[in-house]
Amino acid sequence: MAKILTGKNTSKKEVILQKAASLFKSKSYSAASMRELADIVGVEASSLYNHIGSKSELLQDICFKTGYQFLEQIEKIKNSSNSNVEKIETVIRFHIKTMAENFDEVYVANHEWKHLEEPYLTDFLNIRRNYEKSLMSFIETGIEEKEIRLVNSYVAMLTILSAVRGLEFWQRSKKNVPLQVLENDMVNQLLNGITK
Amino acid sequence: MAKILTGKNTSKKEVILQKAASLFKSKSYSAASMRELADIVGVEASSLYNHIGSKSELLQDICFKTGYQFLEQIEKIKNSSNSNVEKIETVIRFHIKTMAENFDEVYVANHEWKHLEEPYLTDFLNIRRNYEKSLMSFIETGIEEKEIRLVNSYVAMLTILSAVRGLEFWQRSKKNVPLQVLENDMVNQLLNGITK
DNA sequence: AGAAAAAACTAATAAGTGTTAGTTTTGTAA
DNA sequence: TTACAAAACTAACACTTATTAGTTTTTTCT
Repeated sequence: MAKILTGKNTSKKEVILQKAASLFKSKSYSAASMRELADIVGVEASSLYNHIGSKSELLQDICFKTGYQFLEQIEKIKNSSNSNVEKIETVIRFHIKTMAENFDEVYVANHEWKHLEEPYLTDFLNIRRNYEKSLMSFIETGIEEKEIRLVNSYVAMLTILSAVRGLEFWQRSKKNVPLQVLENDMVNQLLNGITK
Repeated sequence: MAKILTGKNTSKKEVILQKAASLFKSKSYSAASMRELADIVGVEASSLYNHIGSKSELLQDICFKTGYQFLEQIEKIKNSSNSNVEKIETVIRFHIKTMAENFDEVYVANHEWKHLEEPYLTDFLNIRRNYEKSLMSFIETGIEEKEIRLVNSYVAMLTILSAVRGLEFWQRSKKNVPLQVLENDMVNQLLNGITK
């Protein structure tokens, strides 16, 4: 018994999950093979199965870990006493921070979820729909309370979430644009626009 | 000789391309098989090769057709005599319109380009970088000419392009949110924000 | 050291991959 | 009708896929 630890404090399964996320990100889930993953982990493909159930289980783990992470956070924000605009701002900042810290996993959850099998696919989409609803309710309450102009809350939610998702393209130019500038500018543009 | 026409005015190659775009969109390039595509076209897999060169050529055709379409449009906008803010607005509206009209192809170009082989991958990324540069220059000139607040032009460009790309999620709720509302609201939010 | 469990290995399976060769059918033009 | 080309077909090739079975090595605990 006794989980073998690779590295500091991470089980071998966690190592595999992390490398899988990185591989799925760069090659996409379907184009990534278990042999390739095994190579990266430094083991034969069949040995992976001592630690994981299947390839699709890897995808499930990545997607749901990320999904619940976001869902949990938005519940916290919901119960805070901030104004609605502040709640939206917090959502945007959390997205950017989480994306910067867990890039591979967030990327995979955003892009490869469609390869989930049922019932996981449905479950995942429900999580996402839930999350979207929460953000929309911030916008709608904000309109009611005169913090926000009268806009279509669905479009505003879509615009915000799409914009933050776009951070995946930022990766490359980390040096040129510091995270703080990106975060502040994006929040500002989404809430206040860019015109004078 | 004599191109056999399927449908009205479309060659068989065009039919294949269109169905390939739809298939690549829903299953992703790697997970889509030529036998599957053949089924949809109504033919045996090997027969496809009377009309196309290879699977990867299909992806190339889709990506570059879309890429040049956007590049061409932004060149036109560049040469117009509109203000910079108007130019940006035109870009956003063109994105939304093109996305609504050619959804499959735009989606594939946005998501599956990474499966392009060299030298096409490099070429495609150059097209995209070019496009991004043009949009950035609208923003920068807009700042110089006091139309636009002092923002980081890279972040603003990223925010705009990411937001419009997010239209892929809109598809489903076409009925609830008409295209005009979406277009106007998105332009408005990206340029003027949503706060009061 | 000896026992037990964990995790690695080799080898194989059955199914699926893009693509080609060779052949037959279909459609067009003389 | 005869000729020719376009486009369909069947069959096969050479690989790659995820995964399992069975075995051996490594690690851990007593």
